[in-house]
Amino acid sequence: MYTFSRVGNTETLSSKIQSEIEESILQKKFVPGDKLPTEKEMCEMFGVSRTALREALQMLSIQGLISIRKGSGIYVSEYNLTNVVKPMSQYLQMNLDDALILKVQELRKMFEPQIAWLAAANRDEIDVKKLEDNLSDFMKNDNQNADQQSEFDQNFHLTICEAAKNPIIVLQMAPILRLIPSIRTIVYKKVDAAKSEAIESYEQLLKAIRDQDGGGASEAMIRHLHGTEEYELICLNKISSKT
Amino acid sequence: MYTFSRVGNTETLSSKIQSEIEESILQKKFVPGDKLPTEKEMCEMFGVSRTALREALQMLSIQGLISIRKGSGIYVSEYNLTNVVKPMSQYLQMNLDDALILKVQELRKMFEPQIAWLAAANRDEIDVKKLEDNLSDFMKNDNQNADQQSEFDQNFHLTICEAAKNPIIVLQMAPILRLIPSIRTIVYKKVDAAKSEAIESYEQLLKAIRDQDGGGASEAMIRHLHGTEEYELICLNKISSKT
DNA sequence: GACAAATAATTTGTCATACAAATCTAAAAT
DNA sequence: ATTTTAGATTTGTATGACAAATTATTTGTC
Repeated sequence: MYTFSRVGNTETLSSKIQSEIEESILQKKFVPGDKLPTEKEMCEMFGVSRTALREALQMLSIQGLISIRKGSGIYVSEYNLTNVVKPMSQYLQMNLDDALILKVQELRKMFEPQIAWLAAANRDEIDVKKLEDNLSDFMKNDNQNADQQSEFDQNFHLTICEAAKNPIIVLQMAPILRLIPSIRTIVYKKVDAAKSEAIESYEQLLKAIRDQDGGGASEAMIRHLHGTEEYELICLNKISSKT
Repeated sequence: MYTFSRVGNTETLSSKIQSEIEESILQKKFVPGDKLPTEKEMCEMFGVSRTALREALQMLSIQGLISIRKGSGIYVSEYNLTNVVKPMSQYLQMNLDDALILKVQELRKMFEPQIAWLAAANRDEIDVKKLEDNLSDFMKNDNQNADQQSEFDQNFHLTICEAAKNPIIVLQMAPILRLIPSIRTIVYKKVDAAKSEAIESYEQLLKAIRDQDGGGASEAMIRHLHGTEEYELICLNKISSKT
């Protein structure tokens, strides 16, 4: 027997309001900086109570589409990149296990050499300066402090992404690179880090990017990532059959 | 003169509650499927009104962390991948202009050949079947219908990403590939699509993936992306000086 | 005792009202 | 013209009420 599908009544009022305002913003009926009508006005427009409207507004606010200023009003936000990166970042962090670590490594081996190449081509003086500073900080740093090491690691790679001058690459790689501290905690916990080797490959990488030597940068990145991978494999006991 | 920085009072009650619950979920104090305490209980626990609490809950709900069922209760959600992809997708869509289109193309040229390679190595029978179906649908299809063409385009590339068997790649590329229809609308509006050429390179790509020929797949992808790029460049008038 | 139906209790969704706190506006004072 | 001050506006939170959906309990029947 044919049954009619239920008419959308599970959707709450507030979520309907949320969708409507979201669409208005996406269709650029309001642009960043614009002030939306006051809560009272919008309540009248939508014909709902303040409760329902406010719940919708809070949703939009955590989405990063609007910012609500007490006593002032409701404004369309400049879309903050945090809101783009955070959900992906959160997802990866929540699902991080041995299998995902290997997938991260696979992805980095595929993409980062190309990114390094592009960085070598497009880097400006500021990028080079940042990389140099990062590296010298790292070398001065105490060997023992694993947290600082992985933070440096993360920053160095992120700076290379920025140097490539393709904003999408930064957005894509930021959530991946943010995993580095967690991965190191899981992986290198017992191994006392191959810092000297790391420094060597970082120096080669920096040199190639400074010299705008794309091939060199790519190769240095490949070497570096292969170096770190060895440790990961050992620690994750994935080559037990191979030794 | 030294001034003290303002103590965090701009943060609203509801957003503080949101953070706290979010953290609980991220730290796996509650796992997907778990039922949270009722609103009334949580109000007492946090010592706040239902108003404030509900606003926090709505935020968590649009984040995809919880789902609220009327009459039943509040449950921790299985983290839906839509919530990961959507913000990035939205961001790119909102900021899509000529410059970003070129960045998208740059990124695809860098990454997709490698993805195709990996797909050739890891594809299973289902992937091959999907690609074949996609392609045959495309060939049967009416030349005029640009929307269907770009939808096919998007699906074909997404299926290749899936065939690579690295879930992060899908998450990264989905927002990019979703732009294809918009890009085509902008770019190919007047050009009546190089469908025959496209079909040719798609067939090569499919063959290489079917044969698990990584190098072939990579090369076919490079040819394909270079093919489409020519049109883009012409349409975006970026090679005026070069001709 | 087992099962079905009816009833009651619980829980979320929405509304209305009230007041506090921050901000903005405009009048008043200098 | 500038600053100060007082008032109006706007968002933040609390409370109480009732509707609507679900769940739990009781009741009735066999």
